[in-house]
Amino acid sequence: MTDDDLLKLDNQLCHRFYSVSNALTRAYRPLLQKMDITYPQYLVLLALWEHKQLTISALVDKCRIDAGALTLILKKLEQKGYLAITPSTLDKRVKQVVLTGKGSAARNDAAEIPKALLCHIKNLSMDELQMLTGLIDKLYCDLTHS
Amino acid sequence: MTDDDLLKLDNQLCHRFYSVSNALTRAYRPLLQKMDITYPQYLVLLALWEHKQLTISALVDKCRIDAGALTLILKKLEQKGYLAITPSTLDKRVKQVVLTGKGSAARNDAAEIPKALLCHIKNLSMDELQMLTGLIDKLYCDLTHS
DNA sequence: TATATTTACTTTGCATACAAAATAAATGTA
DNA sequence: TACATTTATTTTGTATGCAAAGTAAATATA
Repeated sequence: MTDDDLLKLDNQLCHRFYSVSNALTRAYRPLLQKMDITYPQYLVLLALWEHKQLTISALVDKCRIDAGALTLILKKLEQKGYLAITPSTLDKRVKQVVLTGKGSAARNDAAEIPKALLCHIKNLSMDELQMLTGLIDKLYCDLTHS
Repeated sequence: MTDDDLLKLDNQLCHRFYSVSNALTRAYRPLLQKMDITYPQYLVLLALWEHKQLTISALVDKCRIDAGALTLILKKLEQKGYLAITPSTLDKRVKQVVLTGKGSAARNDAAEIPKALLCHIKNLSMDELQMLTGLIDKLYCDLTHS
């Protein structure tokens, strides 16, 4: 590719991720409306449905959400009654995040969400989706380990 | 996949895009610092380096930036001296966006940016990058045409 | 044990992303 | 031509994403 081509908008890998990431978040919005949560808030619930109890720094690692942003996101989810945040007794710096009854129960409603989203994706075969997944993971490694 | 698997964080395609999109934006930040611009501001400049003059709605289409956000982004770029915004004479609703001398000249500095970013990506061959590009484009079509 | 350093988390300030409402100009229609 | 509708852009309010500074508690070191 020439210098000229390298600067074309259509050749920017990042622009593709930017567009699709935003489009995906928009696609999730109506699905999450019933639960009255946003997409990052959904990520937190996904992590907690898998692990029951996590510290804030564990949530940062798993959800890849900025720690500063996460503070607010957790406050929202607490206000909405999905989870509780309690200081650890052993180490008072650490806070434990646990689901409430409402938070655990929401998992049943959420079961439909991934299926509904897959309905949007008709152009890609399962093989292609897997390939896509693998390639993105490789890229993520490159971006974070250098 | 079982219902259980579908709700695992690691199986969320959207989380992958979320993570990589944010990681890419972070990777661009130091490269854009010399020009004192953000990643969305860079997208606008890329579009203008290709087309010299665009209306705001054309920029919305090409950059896939929300119109409301774009208003602010353009104001920043205007304040920094990269472009000028002028109402059309034919249709007073429409505004034309054009590069200033500084804006056009910045293209030379920018030529290094795509190369620097490609240096981060060592795990992916050119073939894999092309495959990734194609798959993402398919996905984007699915998400926007339904 | 007093001090320095590290760790976990929060706060702050700035820049989007986005839906929805608002504004103004152009266009369509009766 | 008066009125309704459409179009282009801006404004508003809420929710992040992120770097950097701040806070408090635990740990390391002299």
